[in-house]
Parts: sequence; structure tokens; C-alpha cells
Amino acid sequence: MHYWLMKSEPDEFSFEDLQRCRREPWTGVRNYQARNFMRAAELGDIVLFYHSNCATPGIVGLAKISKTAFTDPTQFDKKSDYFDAKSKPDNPRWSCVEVSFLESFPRLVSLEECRQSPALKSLLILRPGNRLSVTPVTAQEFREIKKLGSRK
DNA sequence: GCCAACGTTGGC
DNA sequence: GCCAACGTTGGC
Repeated sequence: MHYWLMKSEPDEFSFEDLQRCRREPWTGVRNYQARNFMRAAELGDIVLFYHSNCATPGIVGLAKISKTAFTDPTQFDKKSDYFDAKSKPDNPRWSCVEVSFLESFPRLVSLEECRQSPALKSLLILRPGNRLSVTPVTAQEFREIKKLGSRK
């Protein structure tokens, strides 16, 4: 069992969007490290859903991995923003996973709040310049974030 | 909109 | 294989 933090810009795809459609293929990741994390994800792994590039960035709720890594079809779609001419169908470069809605936090756990919490000191998204859209989270970090998100 | 911190690209 | 130039991410 692993825990992952996945970023999404709410203008592109928000947690509310996931709540509405219940499940979504996590396509468009074009970074090798993030791709490798997705390939390591297992069925039932917990996903912390993070809103980036918005007024108050932070973790808004939980999802789970409902389908392990498979070929990201957008890399072969010429009309897609994520089209990759260098990726060959017989050796695809990019993978995606499917994530499913689990639960919405009663309150947002903001990035600022994570920074304040001693228990979250080592959280990868707090590292300067971290731009990975998929990062691993430890069980301890997960418990702390869940606690913060459940607090009234 | 600014800009720091990256990752990627491509010439050599 | 080095590294400068460039593009992107994402907080602020």
C-alpha cells in the first residue's frame, strides 16, 4: 500500500470534476520521474488530490488508484496538447493510471498549513522548486494530512 | 505577471 | 558528455 500526492490545476481538472465523473484516467504526465511513480502505483493505493496554480493551493480530498499503469493514449493523439511525436506505438513512452473519487475533506489542507506542520517537514512538495505532478507520501505524512483535513 | 527552480534539447 | 539556451511549473 502506497500513498501518492497528485497535482491538478482546478481550472483544468478539479477535485469537484472527479467527484462528478467518479473516475478519470490521469493522462498528460510528461515527466519521467512522475511517470515512474505512476508505474509503481498499485491497485487501491491512496491518492491525495492537490489543487495547484490557484488562489489557495492545497490538498482537497482523497482518491484511489482504480487501474494500474497503462499506455497514455494522448501521446499518440495529434490533436491532443500532450501529443508526443517521438513516442512510438511499439514502445510507448508515457503511462497513466486511473484514479477514482474517495472522499472530500471537510476542510482544505493548504500548502501554507503543510509548511507550518512539523510532522510534514519532509513532504516532497514542500521542497524548493519541486515540480513533480506525482510524488510519494509516507504513511505518517498521510495520517497527519488526513487529520488536518478532518479537523473542524 | 514575475521569477526561481527545474527538466529538456541540441550543438559541439 | 558537457552545457547554454529554452520551456515549463507553480507559488506569490
